[in-house]
Amino acid sequence: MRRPSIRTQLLKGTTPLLVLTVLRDSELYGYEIAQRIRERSGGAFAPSEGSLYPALHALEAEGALQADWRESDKGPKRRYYRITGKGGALLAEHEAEWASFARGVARTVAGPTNA
Amino acid sequence: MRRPSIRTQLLKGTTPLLVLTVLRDSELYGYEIAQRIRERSGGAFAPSEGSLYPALHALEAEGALQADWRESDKGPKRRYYRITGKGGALLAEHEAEWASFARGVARTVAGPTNA
DNA sequence: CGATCTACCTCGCATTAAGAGGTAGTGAGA
DNA sequence: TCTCACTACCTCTTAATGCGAGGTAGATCG
Repeated sequence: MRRPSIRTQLLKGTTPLLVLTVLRDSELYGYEIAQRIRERSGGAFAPSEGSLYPALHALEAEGALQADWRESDKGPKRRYYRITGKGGALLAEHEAEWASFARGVARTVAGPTNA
Repeated sequence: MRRPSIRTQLLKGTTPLLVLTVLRDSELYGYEIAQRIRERSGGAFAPSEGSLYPALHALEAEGALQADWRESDKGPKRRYYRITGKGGALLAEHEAEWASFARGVARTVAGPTNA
């Protein structure tokens, strides 16, 4: 009964941030989003399908993403996602939250009673 | 049906890091651990009892912490925790994981296709 | 014709933060 | 005295979510 990796727990809550981030630059389909995140994180993150697709659906339902199906000349159809105005605002919120959170951890871990 | 705060999700997995960190400097009892984390994080984190106590018990069961009961001259008895050798190693592991994780997020959020 | 890759999806499990609730001791104020 | 507030511990249930496993399907190549 191995403890789950620390990483898996840390990842909780970051998927929307990562997804919205890679979609800020261009529209992408699901499979491609996962690749982009893997590339841009330097291999640090590789979101599994079991977490990526539900997250995409949630963001779409929220109005943060818009999506449509397109044919591919080779392989199955793809669902392309693009970020909406609401999604941009949500991204900003996630970025701010992350920054404040990371600052808090850094401060706590840094040293004893540092003002 | 409000979404839970982003913060709450981000916090997942960081409790052991924060607890071990404040115990690195001195032994403390539970209530005090929460205060210490609140102080040192600059008010950014205020672990609830429902997450703190279970975390302490888990760390103790793992051998990362040792604990004993002591009387207080005023108020209820206190359970003092101190970090063990194993706990020190676990802390190092959590610090490394956190650093690599934060670096990954920073890199991903930073800019497009940065090698 | 089977294997492999792309590309989508869902279900169930495990982990964990938080809130609500419970037990007690101490001390201050109506 | 009685009540309230604060300390200090605990546990139970709920909600969120990453992940693995499983499933469907088209395309391509040996």
